[in-house]
Amino acid sequence: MGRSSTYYDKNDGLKKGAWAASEDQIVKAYVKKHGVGKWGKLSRETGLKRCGKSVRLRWLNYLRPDIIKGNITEDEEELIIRLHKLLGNRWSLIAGRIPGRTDNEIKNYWNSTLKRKLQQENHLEVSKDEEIKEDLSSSAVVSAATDEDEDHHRQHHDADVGIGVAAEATNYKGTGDDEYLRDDLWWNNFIMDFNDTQLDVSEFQNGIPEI
DNA sequence: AAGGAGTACAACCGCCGAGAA
DNA sequence: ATTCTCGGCGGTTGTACTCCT
Repeated sequence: MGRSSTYYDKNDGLKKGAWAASEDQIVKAYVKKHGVGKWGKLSRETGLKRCGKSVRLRWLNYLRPDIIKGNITEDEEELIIRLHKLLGNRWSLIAGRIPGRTDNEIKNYWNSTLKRKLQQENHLEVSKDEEIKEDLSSSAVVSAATDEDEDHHRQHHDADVGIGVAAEATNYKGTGDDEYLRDDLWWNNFIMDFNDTQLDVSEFQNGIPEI
């Protein structure tokens, strides 16, 4: 999968494309000895023809020992959806709350699977609404929409509000988002912001795995 | 069986902020 | 104070694989 052909960049002579098993071994061995970080140094000292950024990405998304390889479970999927509602496209933050999953993996899963899935669900719900409206307008009996319908529409509106609040939250510019997110105060503020939304954030907060 | 369309995912790119020189 | 380097992040691309006709 992914990029398979390996090639060398004309400008900097660095290798690009798919990683070879031997390259993975070099990175693993270096990290084992020196720890993570200093990716540029790793490249220079090992003679690996990869830029530091590329090495870092390879480690974080593939070589890290704590990575869970395999399909996203239903529980994880639900958590991703909820976290995305709260945090928006802050994949690293979302990944930080789903042990063993990487930001890249979650981002890919969202873009390739969940996005479409949610769009289809929304489309189905919109179609349902339209059917109901047509029934009502074509019917001789004048009646108000059911409570369920009202709740349904309200939920859609509240979901939009929720996304807005999340977007505001994502604008936070502090000294290290992760630290701030670990802070109970942050969550308390967040919960207050969310009091008017359909999300039960207190339940959500309890369900957040430890980082 | 063939090939076109859709899907999954590894990897690259550009931008930004922090810290060092 | 300014410039440079590096790490981190989100968006995007490219390609192997799978499904469908």
